[in-house]
Amino acid sequence: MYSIQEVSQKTGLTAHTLRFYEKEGLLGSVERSESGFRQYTDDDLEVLSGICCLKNTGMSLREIARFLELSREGDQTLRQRVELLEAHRNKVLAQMEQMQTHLDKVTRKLNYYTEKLRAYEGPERD
Amino acid sequence: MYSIQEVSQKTGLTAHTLRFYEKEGLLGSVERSESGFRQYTDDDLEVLSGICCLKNTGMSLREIARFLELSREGDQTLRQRVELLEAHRNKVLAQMEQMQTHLDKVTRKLNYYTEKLRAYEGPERD
DNA sequence: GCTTGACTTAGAGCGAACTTTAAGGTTTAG
DNA sequence: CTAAACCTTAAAGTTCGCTCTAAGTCAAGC
Repeated sequence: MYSIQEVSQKTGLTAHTLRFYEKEGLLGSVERSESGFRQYTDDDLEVLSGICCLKNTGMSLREIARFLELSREGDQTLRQRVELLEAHRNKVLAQMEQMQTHLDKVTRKLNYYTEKLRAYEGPERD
Repeated sequence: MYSIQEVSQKTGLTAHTLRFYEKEGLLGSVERSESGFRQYTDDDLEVLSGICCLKNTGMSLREIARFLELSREGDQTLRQRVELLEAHRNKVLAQMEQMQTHLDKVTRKLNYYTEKLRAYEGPERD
């Protein structure tokens, strides 16, 4: 059982963010102490790690919430989850390809400017 | 000379967005007809294409505005612009590497689920 | 027992990048 | 001449993902 501060340190998310995620339905219900303090379990930590993993690849909190909702429904949603993950993965792959294309453009732009800079600064060396 | 609608079609940006970009200082000042309508030049289109290029690699509008401001100042800012673009390019490259790492995690997650799905659905085939 | 600091809530605020609205002027086809 | 389509502005609204505030409760050290 971990306090919100401990979980904050373990996950790198602020306590504010952890409460926010819970409010948004990403964590189901977190256990509470007698006095109402949140008590995170190792399972919660696992889920949080999954959240970060999906978030880091650009999945929206809404989609993550949907995915975790399905997880809580048990094994009969496995197929849906696999499909969701596959769709997400393909989206990310496509995005990365796009990104590469755009980056190539930036690189060409950069080369153009570098050349122009040489032409501009070069004469001073004479 | 192009109307805002024509430019919207050519760039894929809405007329609203084009006005918004101008207001945010991304386009300097666009020429106007007698009656006050915007008249975009081919130069403007070039600049817009550059904006999209930078935006597509995740540069913020603020940074793009800064870059274009430097462009308008002429050749003495070439070095600064090259440095800006290089910094941006490195940031994007780092991001893409990060993305790949995170995506690998998603892929492993997906494989795990696919396996679990096979185990869950498999028995039904017997 | 009291202070300090961590916890609780609901709700307001923020920055980015638009997007929409309101209220009006212009152009053009019939 | 008028209606429809397109233009203008300033400013308010939206979505996302937090982030912060206020006002109060609880726990631990001295």
